[in-house]
Amino acid sequence: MRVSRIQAEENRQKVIDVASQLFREHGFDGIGLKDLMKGAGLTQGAFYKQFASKDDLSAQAASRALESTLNRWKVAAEENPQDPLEEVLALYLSMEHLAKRMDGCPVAALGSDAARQGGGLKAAFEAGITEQLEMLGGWIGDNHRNEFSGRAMVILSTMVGAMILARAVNDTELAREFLDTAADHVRAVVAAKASGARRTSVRKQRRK
Amino acid sequence: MRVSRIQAEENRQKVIDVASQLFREHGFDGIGLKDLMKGAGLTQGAFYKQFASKDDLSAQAASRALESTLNRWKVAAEENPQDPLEEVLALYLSMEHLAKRMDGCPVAALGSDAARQGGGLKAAFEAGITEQLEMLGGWIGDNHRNEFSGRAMVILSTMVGAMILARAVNDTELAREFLDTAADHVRAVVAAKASGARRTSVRKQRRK
DNA sequence: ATTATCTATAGATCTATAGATAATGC
DNA sequence: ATTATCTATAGATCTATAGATAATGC
Repeated sequence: MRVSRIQAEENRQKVIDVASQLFREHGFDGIGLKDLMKGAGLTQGAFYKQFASKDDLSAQAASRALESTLNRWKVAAEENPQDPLEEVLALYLSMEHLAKRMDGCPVAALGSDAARQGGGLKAAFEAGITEQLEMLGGWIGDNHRNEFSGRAMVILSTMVGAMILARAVNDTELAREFLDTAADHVRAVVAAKASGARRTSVRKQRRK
Repeated sequence: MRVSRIQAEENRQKVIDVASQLFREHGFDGIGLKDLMKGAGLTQGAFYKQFASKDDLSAQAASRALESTLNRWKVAAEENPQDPLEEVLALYLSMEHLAKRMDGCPVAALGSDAARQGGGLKAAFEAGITEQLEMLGGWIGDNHRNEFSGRAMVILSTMVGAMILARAVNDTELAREFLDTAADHVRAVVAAKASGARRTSVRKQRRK
């Protein structure tokens, strides 16, 4: 029953990938180890050779989910180097993203849950979120060595909040309007840049 | 062991109140019926005479939490009728609100969870969220008979997103900056009103 | 007589561990 | 000899139900 080290590592990666999707779909408390391992084609007994605990997997899966989302942002940005933010707004604030929670942004899918988890998981979220801020800040020309862009923080807050609100209601039309008004607003915020609005910024913490 | 009808109704209300707090603290899947009933001074066996299922209680508790939050907004608004939004911004985008999830806004505490729940719970959220939109719209002078204010939607999205992001990270200073930049931004959005920004609005759905 | 709450329990599921198995890696 | 995975299980907990109890409400 033993497999090669290479296969074992592939299995481990598969578990993390599957967990990153199933946690986004069902929440950290909404799916058990048995089903997570089954999703990777393994049984529950193999779990503890690969991970220290469910919390350990949660943190690694969150990290993987954020990494995957940042990659999608990068790919979308490369499609339109003139206006990368517009690509990400169209991707993020869409009804497709609303419907596909499993492959979508983990901050929107698990943000409220993260507040209830331990420091390890929050560290994974923090790392992903600061990368999102740097990416957004770069696109709007707000990046500086020791500060996060205040506008990037506002843009991310608006995007995350709009998606969570849109998903929390039954009314599809209301949901769509949360997404559309958020996108229009972000465009307006960025367009207003040239008109010399007060720049806010935040000193970066614990940067490598 | 039987109690009077009045006492039974008081018990039922107490269970809803306690659940509205404990769900915000631990999530819908993070606390069981035994502990919920214990919080109200009862045993688990009494639950099904009062509620049809855990989902039933979840929806009622969410409704109660939203009602309670809207009441806090109203009380804060009355303290400063000249600028009610400023009172709510100070209340909502504060480190005190961040720390007291149990008594805070259920959209921030349970927004991501709501997406995974049934239509009954989402209906409770939708009703509370539309009331929040009407309140915000009224304060910024944007209320109309058949539309929600687009700016109210953006303001709510920004508030909710900022709080969820702030709670998802370990770094207290970063958290504070999410809240502060959001508050400053909302103030700027409202101040820009006079300067004739394009008004967006959304037709109200299924209004009574 | 009715019924709100209690204790007790069914049956499922949860996280985590133990020991067996069978293939790898030396 | 080591070890990745398997089956099996411990012990706790989950939602929901059943039947007993004791007070209310008629």
